[in-house]
Amino acid sequence: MAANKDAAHQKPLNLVEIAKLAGSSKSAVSRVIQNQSGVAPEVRARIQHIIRVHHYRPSLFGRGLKGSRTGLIGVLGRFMESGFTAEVIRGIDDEVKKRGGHTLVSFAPGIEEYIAFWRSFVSGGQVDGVILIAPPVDLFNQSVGPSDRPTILCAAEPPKKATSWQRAGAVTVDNRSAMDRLVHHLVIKGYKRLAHLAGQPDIFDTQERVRCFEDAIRKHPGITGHVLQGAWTSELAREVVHEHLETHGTWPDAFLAFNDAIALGTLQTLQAMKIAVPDRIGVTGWDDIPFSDYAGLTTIHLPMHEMGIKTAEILYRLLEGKAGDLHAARRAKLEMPLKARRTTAREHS
Amino acid sequence: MAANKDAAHQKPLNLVEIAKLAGSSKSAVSRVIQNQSGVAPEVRARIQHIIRVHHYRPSLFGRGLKGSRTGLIGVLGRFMESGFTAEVIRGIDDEVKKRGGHTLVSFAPGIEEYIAFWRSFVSGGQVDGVILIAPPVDLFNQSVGPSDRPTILCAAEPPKKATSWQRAGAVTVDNRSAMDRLVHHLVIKGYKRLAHLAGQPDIFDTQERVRCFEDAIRKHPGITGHVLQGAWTSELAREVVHEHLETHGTWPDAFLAFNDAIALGTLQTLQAMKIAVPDRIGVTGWDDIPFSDYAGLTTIHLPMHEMGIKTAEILYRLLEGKAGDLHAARRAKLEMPLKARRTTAREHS
DNA sequence: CTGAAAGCGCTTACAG
DNA sequence: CTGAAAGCGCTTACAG
Repeated sequence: MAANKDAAHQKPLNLVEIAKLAGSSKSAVSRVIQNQSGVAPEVRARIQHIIRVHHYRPSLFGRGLKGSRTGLIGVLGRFMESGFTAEVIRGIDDEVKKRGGHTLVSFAPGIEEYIAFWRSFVSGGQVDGVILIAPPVDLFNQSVGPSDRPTILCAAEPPKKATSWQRAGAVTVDNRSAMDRLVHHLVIKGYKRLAHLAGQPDIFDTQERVRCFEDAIRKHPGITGHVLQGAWTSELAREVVHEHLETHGTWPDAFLAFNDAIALGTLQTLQAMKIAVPDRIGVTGWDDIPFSDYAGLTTIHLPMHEMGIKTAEILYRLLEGKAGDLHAARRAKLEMPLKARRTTAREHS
Repeated sequence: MAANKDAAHQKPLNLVEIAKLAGSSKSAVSRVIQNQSGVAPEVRARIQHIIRVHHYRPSLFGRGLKGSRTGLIGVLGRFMESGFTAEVIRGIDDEVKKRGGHTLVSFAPGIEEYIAFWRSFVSGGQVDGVILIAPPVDLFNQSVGPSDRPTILCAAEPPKKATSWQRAGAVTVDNRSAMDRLVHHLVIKGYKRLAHLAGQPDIFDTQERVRCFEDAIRKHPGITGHVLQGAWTSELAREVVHEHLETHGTWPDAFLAFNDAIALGTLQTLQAMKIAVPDRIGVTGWDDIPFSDYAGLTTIHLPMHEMGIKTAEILYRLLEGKAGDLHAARRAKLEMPLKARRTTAREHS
């Protein structure tokens, strides 16, 4: 009685104490925690009971020090601006929590810094695995070592030539089919001169969507396509679009933006220039952020939260050795539906 | 030569190896790392050089195990939806990185879960300190133990009666002056019957803004104020506002929303009901998310990124024992400017 | 100023 | 199935 101090503020128990309480040894407790065989059923039950009663959780540090699993998942992002990274992280954390782990996040906007962080994550022995959100493509010039912790890419796929990266996991979206859907929609609506506002240049999705855009244009005779670089943010888009319209005689009749933020910047410029949307010029985004619904922006729905979950799932699959050599087990590609709204809702012309 | 394998994939060095290379002892290296006195200048320089050359970084786990500083900062959020949490986290991480630490983030939407996570953070010995972003106010019914790791509140302030919480750090925003500014602006614009759409009920800012709103109304004779509950998300706002206007004979002539998302939902409803903004009804938000500029929404600018930085700064101040007993050293309150835009831009009526 | 030694809480061969 | 023992990489009294 007297010895039982305020329960909330006691120092947490450790392995030895649990073992003592269960009348067993450290080794047995350790085996039970890790769900390993080699413990008599009654002993196991007794230990599990004690663990539950005392809310015992093995120390991160004792574990980490032995070089085995630490329960820490490293997540590396570049920006928080678009909401993409934020939602993906929430998805990852949902899955990591389920497995009793912790999410270590960091942000590194610059390429050098990004790669340095990845290196230290992957070879530092602090995390079980690392998830890279929309990494700079230059990353693939680095090589992955055989003893490196597993890396999963979210929204990127390593190029074929990057051989050391082939064993990495990757969750991507089906840019090709979404782009086809989007271009087809615009064509149906009677738009004929499409301009694609490309995203940040060193991002996988940017590069892939440019390729898919050009391929899609080729499939539609009579439709022209044009890629505009340099408009990767809302602000830049305002400038680039303004300048383009000011200096070009022939206007595009639809702007197909890399993401919703860019599309919204474009809409602002068109509004300021009193150019009718969707009649004179149509506008599409990509992502389907909450405000796109409000703005009536036609866009492609990107399942960010689901991407996060999927990415973490694949990481755990690799950690548990369940992926084997199957390439398919380490890759996932998600579909993205089209959301047709006001900014392309013109009558066929 | 032959022994020098591919540098990128080597196992990282440890303390002993650094000591050997520097021709010194573990103890000396440890002291240098921690910037402690008791090392001869030349020895210190030699060690620092070796550390730099080999990019040595002390292991998180070795450190953590000794029960001293781990370099890990725990961050607990509830949702990512509004962009608030995301931006705050980025600010925190910026500051944590500066100090060579790592940010451990987790999300717990439910109250029980939130408190359980906080408890395990604060007494588990895994993190040096914890930052709680917009915690549920029920948290203050819990008591903070003297041996608990320091907790810093971001966007919350403990009530006076919660004595054990008085030593906690807190970064808040000046809701009172911002609310005064906002109400004054509306009054100047000729709005007379204000309705405040309150936020999620168990949040400090929600409760404080309701109080400030009511106080502000009292200062303006002839102006009436009314608090509408239940509209904490964009979707809910659409329903609540619609229902309110349908069932009430006397309409408010301005909706003052808890945040921009709520304000945008309100704008959608007004638009759908063909009610003229800002002439018939004015609308204001709070946060100044990027989209509000586009939407022409009058709002209060909340410095989210700065809040994150400030919160981490205070945490480090406590960790370094620099706060002493000064209450002021553990508290910060940030100002929020008014952004007057189209949704209240009516001529004086 | 210096360094040998103990110990933090685990995991993992190893011997019984 | 069981448990004693070594060791992971640090920090911190402690003695010199």
